[in-house]
Amino acid sequence: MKHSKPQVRDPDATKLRILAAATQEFSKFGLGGARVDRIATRAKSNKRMLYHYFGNKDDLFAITVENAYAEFREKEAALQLDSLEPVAAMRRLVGFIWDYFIAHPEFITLVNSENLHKAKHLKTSKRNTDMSRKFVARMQALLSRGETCGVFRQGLDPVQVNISIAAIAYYYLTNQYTGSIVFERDLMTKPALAARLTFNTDTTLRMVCTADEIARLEKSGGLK
Amino acid sequence: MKHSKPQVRDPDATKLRILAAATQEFSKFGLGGARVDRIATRAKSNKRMLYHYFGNKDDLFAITVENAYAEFREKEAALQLDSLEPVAAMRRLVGFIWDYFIAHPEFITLVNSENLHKAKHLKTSKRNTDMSRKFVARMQALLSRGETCGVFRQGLDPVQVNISIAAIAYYYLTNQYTGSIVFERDLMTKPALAARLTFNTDTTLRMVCTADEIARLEKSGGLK
DNA sequence: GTTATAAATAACCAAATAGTTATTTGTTGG
DNA sequence: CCAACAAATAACTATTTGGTTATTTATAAC
Repeated sequence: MKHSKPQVRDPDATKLRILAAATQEFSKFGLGGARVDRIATRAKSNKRMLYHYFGNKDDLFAITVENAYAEFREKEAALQLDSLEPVAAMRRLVGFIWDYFIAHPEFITLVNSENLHKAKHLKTSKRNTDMSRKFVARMQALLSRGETCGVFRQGLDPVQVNISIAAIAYYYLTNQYTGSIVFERDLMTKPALAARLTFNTDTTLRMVCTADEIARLEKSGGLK
Repeated sequence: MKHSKPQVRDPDATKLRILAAATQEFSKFGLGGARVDRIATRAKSNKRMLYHYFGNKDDLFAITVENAYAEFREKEAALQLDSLEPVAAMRRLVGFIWDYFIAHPEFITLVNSENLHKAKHLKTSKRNTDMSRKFVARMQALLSRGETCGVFRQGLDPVQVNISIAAIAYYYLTNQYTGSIVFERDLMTKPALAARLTFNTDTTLRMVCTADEIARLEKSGGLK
């Protein structure tokens, strides 16, 4: 007698389901807390397939992290910031990062886990190197444009700026639980999130703009 | 025949050794990756004592996190910021946070772990509530003082400011490994750390100061 | 159709893990 | 001095865990 559900064979789909399940599991429990059995079950597959396609737990984690970075960089590149004037581009970038982190909380926890392990999984990723260079070049170009037309300050380090923009979004969200306790305020209500985005956009502009540009923005209501 | 090393009995010292070992283990591997056996061994004690004094792994983690917060808040309170004029106090606060995070990397990773677990261990800590309220009040007082004497902008939200100051230090350090790969630059050399502190102090002052105060600071070399 | 290939499943295993039990040995109050 | 207590240790256990072996079964090329 045949089983009611004959097994369908689709290696690509299986691989994707395992990767998706791994992303959820690793982001929820970290590398150490994640369980290979749970990943296999959640993927509606089994351990043998997981090991067949991905090698072992560490390799699967490496691919998961690399994949998470790739999706983030890809969407950021699609913003077409070079078609906007510098201040508008900066606003858009800050808004994008904020929205992305909220829509993809797993990205943040995966990055945290990878750093707990001293980025040993990302170290060997050629794919990541390529993406990163383009990403840094984009910020470089944006700052240069702003400097040339006099709205951004001179001599800004794109690395410091990049890190700071990510930081004020990332920290708020990754530490939302301890934060909500320490400040005795729910940091994740809709109005709280909206207020934070406004604050972050303003902080970023105050960080990169010239005094003249800040004065102009304050006057026109472009800064709260 | 007696053993060469007769056991000495010192419950308080044993407790402290276990707590110190737990701090190291949890901060290095996270709650899920930490091993109770390693903690006991590193503490030069044994599992039975660990369970006797701390209950179980989760309870030990809770006490470890609470303790880490307590040490941080205690040192911050000792800064006596109210004896400095607002801008100097803000500089000192930014510098303190930076130095503390560098000297105590375990604090950052413990907070990350606690947030991965949605702060369930800190939730019930009365001790933490008390500390947090005083901590928020201190920032409140500092911002009020600066606002009164015209150097800080009006209507700043102490919670947003607090989070942002911590963020630009915390993110740089917690993501130092992925950061050093993405930016192809060692973010942890002495000059890199010094440059980041300068950048963070400046960013903080640009965030909280009035336009007039920023102009004054730029003129006098108080901002780079 | 037949056959080689690889996708899928389940049962298995040795090592590791959180938590306990049984026992020994200092310490202290009367 | 000694009894009661508590600190310390080691050996143990039930369960979980990452990883494997053995087997079945769908698929595609010929």
